[in-house]
Amino acid sequence: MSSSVPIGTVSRETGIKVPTIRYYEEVGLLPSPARTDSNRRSYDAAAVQRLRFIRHARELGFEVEAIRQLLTLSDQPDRSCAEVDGIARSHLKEIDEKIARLTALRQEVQRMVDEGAHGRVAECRVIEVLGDHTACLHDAH
Amino acid sequence: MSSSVPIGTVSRETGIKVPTIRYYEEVGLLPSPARTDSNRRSYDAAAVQRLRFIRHARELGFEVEAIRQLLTLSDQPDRSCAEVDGIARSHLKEIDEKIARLTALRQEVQRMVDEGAHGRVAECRVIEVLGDHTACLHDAH
DNA sequence: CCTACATCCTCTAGTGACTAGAGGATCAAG
DNA sequence: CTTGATCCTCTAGTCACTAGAGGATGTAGG
Repeated sequence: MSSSVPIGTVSRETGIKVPTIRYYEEVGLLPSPARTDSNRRSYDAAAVQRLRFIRHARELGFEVEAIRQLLTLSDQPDRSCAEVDGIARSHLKEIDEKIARLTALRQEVQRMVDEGAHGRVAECRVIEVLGDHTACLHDAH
Repeated sequence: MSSSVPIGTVSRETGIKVPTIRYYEEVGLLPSPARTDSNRRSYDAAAVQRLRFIRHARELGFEVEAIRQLLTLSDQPDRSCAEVDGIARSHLKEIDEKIARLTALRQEVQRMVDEGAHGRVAECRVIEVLGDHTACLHDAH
């Protein structure tokens, strides 16, 4: 079966560069994989999926520490409720804020595309839309 | 009027550290502000708003080059339609993908909070939800 | 079996985007 | 007119990668 692939294949499948995969192992985001007789890393499907998760989470602006916590949720689903709940809730808040800001930005960029199609971009308010509209998300609560 | 504040005040108002503000100036995200007689930077309201935009955009995972482009949209609203439209559209796509992934992640983390409240977190699928569900967003044109 | 070339290994160093600190000038309060 | 906060520039450190040197191992063709 192919549930034991070398690092290059994993790199191609996930879009994460080889040295970066080794880096994630070094900093503890990815468990050290099994090694072949000749000391080469060999990954299973779970590792590939974990890497894909890490990549998307990074692209969404979560920092490594936040990803570590989200992965902890996943690694220990039978963990004490309070702890998991706390971590999950705080990230839920972070995620909601990100979605709200992105939605605001999306709307404004969409407006520009629409107006641009009609011949002229009257005014651009991308700055305003993230600049203060969403600032209240921080203070509100 | 207060439309001329020093860097420390701007830092407090935006939550961006003083050296970072100077860094943004250095790399051209923020125009060099006016200086006082004693060579100190003095910022107007527009600069503060621009910095807030930069901060939020960074938190959302946009890299400096993307932010530079979005700021360009804002700086030159009467620019040639095609160019603005192209930049805007490509970012619209990027934004939509981010929103889709965040929404998927949000749903899963919410589920964990809900189940956690009921006493047990059966399984955690945060990895799966970003790991491949959204992978098709990449390929699906 | 042997060459050739890709892929792997470790290790060191470089990049992008900050962030902290040294050393010194300037301002505002008492 | 001193004291403490804030500013200046400049250099160096951090985080999260990313590239490259130098060498071992694997796979395919002759």
